[in-house]
Amino acid sequence: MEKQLKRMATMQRLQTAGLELFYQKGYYNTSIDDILKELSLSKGAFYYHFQSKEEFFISIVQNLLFRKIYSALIEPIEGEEDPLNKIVLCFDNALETAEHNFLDYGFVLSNFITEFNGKNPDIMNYLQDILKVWEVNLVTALQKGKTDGFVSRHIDSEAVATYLISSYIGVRTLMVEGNSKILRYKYIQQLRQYFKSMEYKEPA
Amino acid sequence: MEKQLKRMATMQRLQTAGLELFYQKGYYNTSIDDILKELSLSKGAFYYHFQSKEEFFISIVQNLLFRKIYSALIEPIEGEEDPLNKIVLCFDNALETAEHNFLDYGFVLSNFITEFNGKNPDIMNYLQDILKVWEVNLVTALQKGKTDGFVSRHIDSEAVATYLISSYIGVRTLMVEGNSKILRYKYIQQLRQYFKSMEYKEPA
DNA sequence: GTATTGGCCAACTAGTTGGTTGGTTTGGTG
DNA sequence: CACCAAACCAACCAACTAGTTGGCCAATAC
Repeated sequence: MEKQLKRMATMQRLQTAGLELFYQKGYYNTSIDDILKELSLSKGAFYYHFQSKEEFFISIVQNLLFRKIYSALIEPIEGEEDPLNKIVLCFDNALETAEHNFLDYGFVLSNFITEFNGKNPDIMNYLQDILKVWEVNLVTALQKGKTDGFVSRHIDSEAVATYLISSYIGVRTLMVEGNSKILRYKYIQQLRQYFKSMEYKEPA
Repeated sequence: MEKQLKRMATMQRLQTAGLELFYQKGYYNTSIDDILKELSLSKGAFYYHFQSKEEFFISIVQNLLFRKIYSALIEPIEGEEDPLNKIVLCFDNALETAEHNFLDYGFVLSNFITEFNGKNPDIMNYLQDILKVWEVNLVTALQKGKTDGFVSRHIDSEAVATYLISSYIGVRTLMVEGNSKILRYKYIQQLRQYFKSMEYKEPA
């Protein structure tokens, strides 16, 4: 019993430290030794729990990253009425997290997509699956908004979802500079402006 | 005389091949040997012309990348009337380039920003300078559009510029998947939608 | 109490990296 | 022709990389 617990604990410590370093320094630029140094563990420990660096990373993506993105960017919108306002709030929250230099997992995802693009198709698939779930959820929320009378019926939900994810990923890329507070303000302001044209208007 | 030419030629060959590989595989994941192999040159040749890998990269950013971005994304908008339409056309052109798998330098820039963020502040400055020039140019174009009667006076030009760059960088990040044609279509469609609200309207 | 085994360590291998160095070729000059 | 320096090459170095191996210790099983 105690062994089981220890196993889980070590694996999770490795994954947590791994995600942090992979995000900060990039996957290829982070050595397994870097992660092990952080936790005062040895190579043997690592290769006892994981088959390879790649398999280790994939386990992080599926266990840690996916869950975090789901709870931060997908779940808060799911099933809610008035999706447009909800999306603005949700994005604003996520950007505030980023502003305080905590891990914003939406950005972590786009970072990894950039890094692995054209280099590791296997890992790319896992990353893109998360994007897909995010996109599908946005589309569903927008469509539900139409039937609930919050969103104008003439909009192309898929195109809007794509545009939303694009702008979010983009602004997070820009926020690395430091003046992230003003960037967030500008972004949310323009997001509202963009949404104005697609709010449902009471027919005359 | 001929030596001068040869020097320039070799340096430029190195820079061109370097940019290509750094973009494809990332800076840290591309060795100098990779570049030299491509050109059948030796390490001695490289270190004769450049002091270090880093100085080499900075020379690429300033000589190649900046010029390319300027001519593709900045110059076409500069001084033109009707900036909103011009921006849509310009972005569409750049995305079409990307769609055919040629180098889209706007994306190359955001790739590098992602890679060097938090790792090399020196290089980050050079990259962010290019972003600044892009942003300032967009703001200027939008302001000119106001005085020329093409753009509504109530918009926040800086916020719009930020939002434009964000969405462009973001959609390019998403376009790595492969279905870039439909992404580009969706993106341009939503860009037009976004711009609709800020076109100048003849006062009643 | 003893055998087993899960969890881990220290030391290793084979390969790669950025950068150096001593020497060779080549074009230009007096 | 002799000479020089620019342009380049080949071999090397120290540091680092992912992954392997043999062994050790503590918790569990019998």
